[in-house]
Amino acid sequence: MVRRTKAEALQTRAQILDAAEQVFHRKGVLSASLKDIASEAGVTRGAIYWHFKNKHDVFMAMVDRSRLPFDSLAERAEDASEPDPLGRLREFMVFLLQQAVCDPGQRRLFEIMFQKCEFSGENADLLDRQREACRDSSARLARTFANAIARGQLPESLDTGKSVSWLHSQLTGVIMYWLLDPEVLDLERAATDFVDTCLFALQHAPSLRQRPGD
Amino acid sequence: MVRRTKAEALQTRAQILDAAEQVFHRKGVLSASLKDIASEAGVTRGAIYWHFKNKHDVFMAMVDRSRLPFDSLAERAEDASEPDPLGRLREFMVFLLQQAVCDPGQRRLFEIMFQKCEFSGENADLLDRQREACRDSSARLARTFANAIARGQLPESLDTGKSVSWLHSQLTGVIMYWLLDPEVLDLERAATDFVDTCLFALQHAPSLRQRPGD
DNA sequence: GTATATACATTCAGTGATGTATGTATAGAC
DNA sequence: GTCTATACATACATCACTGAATGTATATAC
Repeated sequence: MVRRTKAEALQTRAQILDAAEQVFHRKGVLSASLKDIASEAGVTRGAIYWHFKNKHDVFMAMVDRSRLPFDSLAERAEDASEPDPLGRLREFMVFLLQQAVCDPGQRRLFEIMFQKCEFSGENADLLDRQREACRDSSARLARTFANAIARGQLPESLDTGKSVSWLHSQLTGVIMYWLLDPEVLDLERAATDFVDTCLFALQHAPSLRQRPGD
Repeated sequence: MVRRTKAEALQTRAQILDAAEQVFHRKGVLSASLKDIASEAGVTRGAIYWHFKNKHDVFMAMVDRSRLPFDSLAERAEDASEPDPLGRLREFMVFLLQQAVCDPGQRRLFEIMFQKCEFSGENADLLDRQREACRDSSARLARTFANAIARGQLPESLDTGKSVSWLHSQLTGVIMYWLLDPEVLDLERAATDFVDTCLFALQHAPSLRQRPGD
């Protein structure tokens, strides 16, 4: 019972990635063995070595597969013709937080990246990629801010760089904090208030304005 | 050349923990072997097994050793007789952030916990301990807020629980964000502005007030 | 001054994981 | 209808790490 059809092979590959996600989440990326993943997927290690080079390759494929569906929303916020960029940004941030709560796959991914992964050795380049992704979205945020300023939704004197860093750290912080102790924070309900607090600070906090010394 | 004096033995133990910190930081907690740590410390694995049960024990000892010097500052902020609790809180937060930048040991510790550690298997209880520590400091924050409200430094209608979660997630977020990409954010300079933005939101953001529905 | 516990170093067997090599049955090309 | 590349399963050699066992020289208790 070997030599499946092409479609079946693709499904096997997907099964392996699904299994990897589960096992990585349960045991941690480094502690998980290919044997664990194989038995979770209902195949042997041979199948994994056929589709992937090694565990790191599996891990990378698993991460890449989950290219977030956030892009469309984020893109609308940085569109210069959008009349309400701040509203789109708000939508996007709320969606991101609630997705972390409601989508188990998304949550698992966050937990793997934040709690079940050592960024060392081969995995170190993952940190580089995260850094890049972070800079990309920072650039987007900056464009969105520029639009919002042009539309009068944010003050002209806003220190964009500082604000981008600030807002970005907010989001990662909330997610991390909630992942550590989901009991103490009903993130799904609190999401809008969190986001509104961020936006309020952007609009009104003098410490996010440009300083003469800068 | 064995059987050192008691004092020398204690120093050997400290050397091992120092070495562990370096190696954990360089290779990750799980990827580091006791052989690595031993050679970094200039001893053999035998010495490590004399002082510790296993690698996990070494790791725990290393974490425990760095019981932060933040307590005194935090305690003053939650002292009811302190006339300026918000000022003390501000001091504390700025100190925490600048410590992360300026104290290499502190930074290494943060990087190990955030980027070089898998919280799975034996290390899972470390997550529990972090959760507890987090709840402890949340309780402190809540008391500090109560003092600040009593002194008129924060609005009476402040939703304390929500605010504690919010402020806490800020701090972890900023540190994480900075650790990921220290180039884009001069945290030492930006620390006060970040903290001031947080405090501004606490004082003025309507989304952190109690809502009729709650 | 002797005995014993201490503070390590050295050695060894066992374990689990990895990567590769090989086996094999079938899908699909011709 | 044959042939070959495919999609795995199985078997094997290797290796690093662990933990424990043992060796040993010296502080220190007495």
